[in-house]
Amino acid sequence: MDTATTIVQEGTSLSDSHMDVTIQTHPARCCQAVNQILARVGDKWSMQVVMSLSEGSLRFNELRREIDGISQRMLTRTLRGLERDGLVSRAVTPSVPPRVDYALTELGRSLRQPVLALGDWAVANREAVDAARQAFDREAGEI
Amino acid sequence: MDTATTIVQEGTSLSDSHMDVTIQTHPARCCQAVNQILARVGDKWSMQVVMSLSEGSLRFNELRREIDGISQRMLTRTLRGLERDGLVSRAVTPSVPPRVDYALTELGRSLRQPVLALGDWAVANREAVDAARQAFDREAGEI
DNA sequence: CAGCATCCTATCGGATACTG
DNA sequence: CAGTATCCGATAGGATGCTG
Repeated sequence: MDTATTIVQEGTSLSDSHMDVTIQTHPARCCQAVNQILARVGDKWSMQVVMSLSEGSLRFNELRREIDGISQRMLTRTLRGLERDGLVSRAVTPSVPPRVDYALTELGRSLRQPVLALGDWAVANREAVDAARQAFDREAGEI
Repeated sequence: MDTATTIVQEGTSLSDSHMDVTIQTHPARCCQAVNQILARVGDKWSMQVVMSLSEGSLRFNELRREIDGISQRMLTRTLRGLERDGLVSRAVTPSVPPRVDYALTELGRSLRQPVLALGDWAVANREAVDAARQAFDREAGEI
């Protein structure tokens, strides 16, 4: 996910120009599209940025303050990644000092629903997961 | 996510003993529970394992063949992680050669729905994302 | 204010070799 | 068969310093 990753090409194959079939209906044969999105969703800051932008656009340092713990470097990189994927828009107002507003695109807004569903699952099952972890670690420690 | 990560404590703050409020209803103030699950979902192999186990239990090498591209090391580590989180169960049959069956737990099965929702989003919007990436890279290249 | 650039560490993940 | 152990390159991500 670093410098634009540019995997781009790889599984060239099946690009015989008229591929409207979209085989990927079934998630097995995991089209790397799914993995890419899962990777973006799973990275440490992206979804926190998306959720922070839920209620409106924010400037760079507003986001920085909102997100707590994020370094300026990672905020920049995360925003670039989200912008590259078309999830976030970046509006520069050339003034002194400069003003840059970040906002969700329509695509970015549409991503919130499934991510929130996952968040709800996490909240609903956090205790079960914690309990499982403690049990696992306890057994591993005893044996 | 390596050796049991044990972040456990960290954002102690706001633990004023009588916190039955579960502020976490709202995903902002992202309880690290959500981040942990997002991290697990976002790692390279976990969800592929979960989806492979959707239709029934599988043995170690069956999973290995099913998943294509996963190294034996990463399959082991991924399975341990999933087992630790209570998403996958591990049943050893002490025979020669040994037989180990992996299956989803109820918790693991319940995770599939939100993950599939995300997968559907990825499939539905893959072209929009790809287009955004190409546009972004093109502009970056020109300037 | 909104960033690049640089350095540095920890972790991720692949390849390979060995074992009960 | 189902691992464990080791080595290694590639990223992720934090800290710090500089700039228009």
